[in-house]
Amino acid sequence: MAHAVQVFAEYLNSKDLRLTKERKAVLEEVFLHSGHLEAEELAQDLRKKRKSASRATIYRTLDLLVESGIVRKVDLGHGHSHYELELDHPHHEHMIRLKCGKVLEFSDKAIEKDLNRLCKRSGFEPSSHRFQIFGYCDRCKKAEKQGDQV
Amino acid sequence: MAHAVQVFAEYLNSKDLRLTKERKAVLEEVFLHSGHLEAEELAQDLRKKRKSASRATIYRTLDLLVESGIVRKVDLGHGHSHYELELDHPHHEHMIRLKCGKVLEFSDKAIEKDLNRLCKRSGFEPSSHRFQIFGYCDRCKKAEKQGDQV
DNA sequence: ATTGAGATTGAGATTCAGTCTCAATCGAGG
DNA sequence: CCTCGATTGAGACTGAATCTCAATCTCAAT
Repeated sequence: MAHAVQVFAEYLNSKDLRLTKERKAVLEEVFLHSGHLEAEELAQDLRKKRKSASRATIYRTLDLLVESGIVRKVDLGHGHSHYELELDHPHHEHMIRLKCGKVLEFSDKAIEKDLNRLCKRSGFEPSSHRFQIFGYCDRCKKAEKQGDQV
Repeated sequence: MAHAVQVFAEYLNSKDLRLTKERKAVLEEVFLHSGHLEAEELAQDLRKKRKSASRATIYRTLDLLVESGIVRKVDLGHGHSHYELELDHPHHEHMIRLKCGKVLEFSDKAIEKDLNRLCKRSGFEPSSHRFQIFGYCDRCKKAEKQGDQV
């Protein structure tokens, strides 16, 4: 966290921008959510703490956090963006549970290799990729059979 | 095409729905676009041919086409949906060129295997997945260097 | 302390894709 | 030709995200 604040401060500085209390509050809030969070969630939680920032500021700050490499914008197939920490949290893929909504992270050397092989073969220079698997975990499967909610 | 019309007619029939001229027009238009198309494009092209259908009808029909297995809804990272033919067009992944916008399709046995292995290992039952690689093709890379448009 | 340039903010308007509503219309079967 | 459910389209609506712009803040130079 302290590290992230410093990284952010430096990034802002390099762009002649300021580390305002709103920006700091957004960064802190991102840290409190361990997993993947949505802008709207963040707004609500800030509001609860009377540290609210406007929607515009939240989106603007999230963009800055992405640019500075602290936060990653991810698509979990919900039609809007989620954000997750990027610092000390290397690239990975997502398994998305369709019933309970939980998201599992994974990464796999074999897949990375396949990817590079494929790109080389077709003369394509990859700059980023995403791999998402949608499905059901054991518990969800059971619940599914019983028609339960999880 | 003839095949698709029949598949669609049968699907509609099974649901006590009708193959109206609007629905037929949408299906035909999907066939004319060989690649990936957006709802808005489709609307425009229909309008040009004086075969227009309202936005509501277009979206409703695309949903029906997806349900009947004729069309697949795909996410190419543009923040809105694209559609592609599914009939006689097996599952594949997408390489998306960030400069010229073209989309390359590929599929790979090794990746499928990795996926199954990973899912098995974590007790996850996959129902669908998507794998997207964003990057630059050879031509785009060159143009990039020269600061040209492609 | 004062000032001014530029950064920052927030309220609200706007955009954009997609969905919903509902009254008018269509069409197949009796 | 009537009826009833399916269908359509205009336009209202939604939700995420962006934009606008006037008011405010901050820092550095006076």
